[in-house]
Amino acid sequence: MNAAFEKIGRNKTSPQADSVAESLTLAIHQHRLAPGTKLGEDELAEIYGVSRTIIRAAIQSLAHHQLVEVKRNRGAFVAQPSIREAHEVFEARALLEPPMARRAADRATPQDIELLNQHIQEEHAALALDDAGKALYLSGLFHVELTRIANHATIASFVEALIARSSLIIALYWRRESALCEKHAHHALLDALSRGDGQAAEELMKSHLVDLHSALDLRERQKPSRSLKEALSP
Amino acid sequence: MNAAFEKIGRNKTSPQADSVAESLTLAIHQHRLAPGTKLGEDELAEIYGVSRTIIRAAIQSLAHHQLVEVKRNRGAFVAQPSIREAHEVFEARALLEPPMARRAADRATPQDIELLNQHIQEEHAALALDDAGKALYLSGLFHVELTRIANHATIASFVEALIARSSLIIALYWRRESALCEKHAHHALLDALSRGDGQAAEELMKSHLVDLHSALDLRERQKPSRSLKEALSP
DNA sequence: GAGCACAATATTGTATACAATTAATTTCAA
DNA sequence: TTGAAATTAATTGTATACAATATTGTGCTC
Repeated sequence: MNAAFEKIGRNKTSPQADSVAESLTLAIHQHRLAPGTKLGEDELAEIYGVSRTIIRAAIQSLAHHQLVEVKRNRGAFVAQPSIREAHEVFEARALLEPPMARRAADRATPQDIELLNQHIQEEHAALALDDAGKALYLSGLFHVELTRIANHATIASFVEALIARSSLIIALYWRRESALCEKHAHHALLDALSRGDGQAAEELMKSHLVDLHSALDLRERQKPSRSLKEALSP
Repeated sequence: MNAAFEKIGRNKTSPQADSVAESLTLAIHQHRLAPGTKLGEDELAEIYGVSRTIIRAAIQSLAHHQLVEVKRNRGAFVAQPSIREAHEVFEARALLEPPMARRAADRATPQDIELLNQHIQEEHAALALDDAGKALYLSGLFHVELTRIANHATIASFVEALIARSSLIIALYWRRESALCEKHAHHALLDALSRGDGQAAEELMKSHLVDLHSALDLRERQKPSRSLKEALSP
């Protein structure tokens, strides 16, 4: 079930590299790897018990998804999406996901509905345990699964990449005050899907994404993870 | 000017690997590398005068863009998008490019207009010389430049990947009969952009993409590149 | 003691050697 | 001659060794 992410869009060149990339992606999703964290090659090689060759392949994969930023001769760091990028990601999602929700509503089988229902249950359980990281991860997974039901691999891989980046954006810009908007959105979407109401699903997804976007604090400010020069000079 | 492609979305880990990837991408765009062509690592390493390490990095990059397909322990091959994938690519473009055209119309500077104009000139020149490969390449470049003007890096990288795949799709499924629809589409788009008419640009792009999509022969059939077993057994 | 140059260290970039897997060829038997 | 099995060849997958670069630490000079 953990392998749900990254099945789409990962090119299975090397099972080992894929495994490492998946593990790192999961860690980023669950906010265990904070934005800006350095990912040293030797360190990772030791942790995963593979050579740097494998690590480099995995990092290149993550870099392509823009989950890490590779600086030449400096190393790889967990990405820190800018405010600009945050807007872009949610604008892109607003273009892609609503049509996918409509398609999903047209195609969803009872098994699909059941799968999504389980996801919502787990999400609520995680929220009840105050495990915000896991809840957020599952919340993203809901969107990924929904896109998968839409059965459009090309757009699905885009959406998956966007949701992964969203996880980083949320880590940086989420404001805790607005945690309640999530409460019913996914449930309403699932309801529309089970009714096969594509129009409703599309509209619900659209407003859901607007809610998410506006639940971010994207005002310009000095981010704490900025360069030390900027942070300490004045 | 050849480097126009792949500046977006390529993660500059290694200049050499980037250079190789760019060269291969260009070759695919210009239909010098046909779908299905095997890309042997040693062969490429010799051609470019670098080690297989570099080649593998470049191939992984292309694989991520789905320009090549990597088969485990078999090697990399120039991708052969299926009919299904062809539909998906143009559906995705239909979702992303019209809004980008609108944005571009709102933001285009006189310099941008001039740049696009030059592209159209080159495209016409290539057509006049019957260099269909180059014309198609420049045609794709027009879309890339337009998206770049829209100043939305996230969607631009998606569009760029889609256009690259479109080049393969056109190589496989283009029907020569319908070559004229291209004639005025880009010019009309440029006109809308120069007027700053976002609404018109969006509509023009929408219908242009529909035209392109319908200029493909996407009927199911036995492709000649199928396995011999399938082709000759019945 | 402050500032700069130089050296030492650590980390990434690249090439190559070796292992593993797959495809092709040959050989042998029916 | 056909078929299959085994061996050989070729290609990819992985690890490691070496080279290049950036950072850090040290010592010298002013």
